[in-house]
Amino acid sequence: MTVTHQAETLETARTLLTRDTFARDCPGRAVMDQVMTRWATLILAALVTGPHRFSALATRVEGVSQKMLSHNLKALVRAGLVHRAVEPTVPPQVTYSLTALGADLAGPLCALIHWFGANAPALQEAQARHDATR
Amino acid sequence: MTVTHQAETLETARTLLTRDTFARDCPGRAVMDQVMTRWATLILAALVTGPHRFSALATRVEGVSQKMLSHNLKALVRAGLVHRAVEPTVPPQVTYSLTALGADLAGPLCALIHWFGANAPALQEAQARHDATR
DNA sequence: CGGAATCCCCGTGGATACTG
DNA sequence: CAGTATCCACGGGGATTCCG
Repeated sequence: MTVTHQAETLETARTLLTRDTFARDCPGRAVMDQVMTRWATLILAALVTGPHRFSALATRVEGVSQKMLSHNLKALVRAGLVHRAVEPTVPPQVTYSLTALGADLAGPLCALIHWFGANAPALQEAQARHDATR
Repeated sequence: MTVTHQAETLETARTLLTRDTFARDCPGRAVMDQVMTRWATLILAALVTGPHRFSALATRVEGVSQKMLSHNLKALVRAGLVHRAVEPTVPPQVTYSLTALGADLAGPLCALIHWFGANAPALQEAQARHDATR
């Protein structure tokens, strides 16, 4: 990512931010609260590599309970970010995949997760330093 | 953002994602859970436009309580993303601003918020359509 | 002004067990 | 296999009050 481009993105975001994103009734806020939960982000990220079945997601996203997994998947399907395909066989076989909208969101989202992965050491060190200072 | 570039970002994220971001003990996970709360994201975004005082943030980020504001600010300061400057005057004057690390995070974060702002209509429509179908 | 402290409610989220 | 249902604990989050 070039510096120029990042500046552009930031500028665009800024003009948008100063507009209405902070308003209590901003339409984006409601959707963000539903989709930007800690599990939903990881689930979306997991689906970037391709369609997954329920149990595959359960083992891939470590630490998530079946309840939260199904709950978040329902929310994501409702938001139009994830597609649910049911194969009418026995035993039943359900496959989840990203919709076009979901794939579009995956870009910025993965960039963010990537940032946390890359800067985790710096964050931990800063946190440890702060705790020691206090 | 060019398509090529987005593909690159996605590829980088993918290789990283398949590595360890999904592990339960991934160091990034803990920090993400602290920083990626619904208020912390808005607070960080609000600070992109420059330093803000406590009350300024309280009015800017609509709907946040003083408790959650101070709580999230403490967490952000601890994570090394926000700097807290105290002016020893009466009445006291505290100013919050982004650190270098925080400003770096603001890039991907604003991109994400920007996405939600831009695609809010599509999300709402998809949601309404899904609710009508069921 | 900028919080810290207290009380309290309710939603999130986990563990477990059950169903189609 | 892919969920749903039930119970339960914890912490998020609001309102209020008090402090430096």
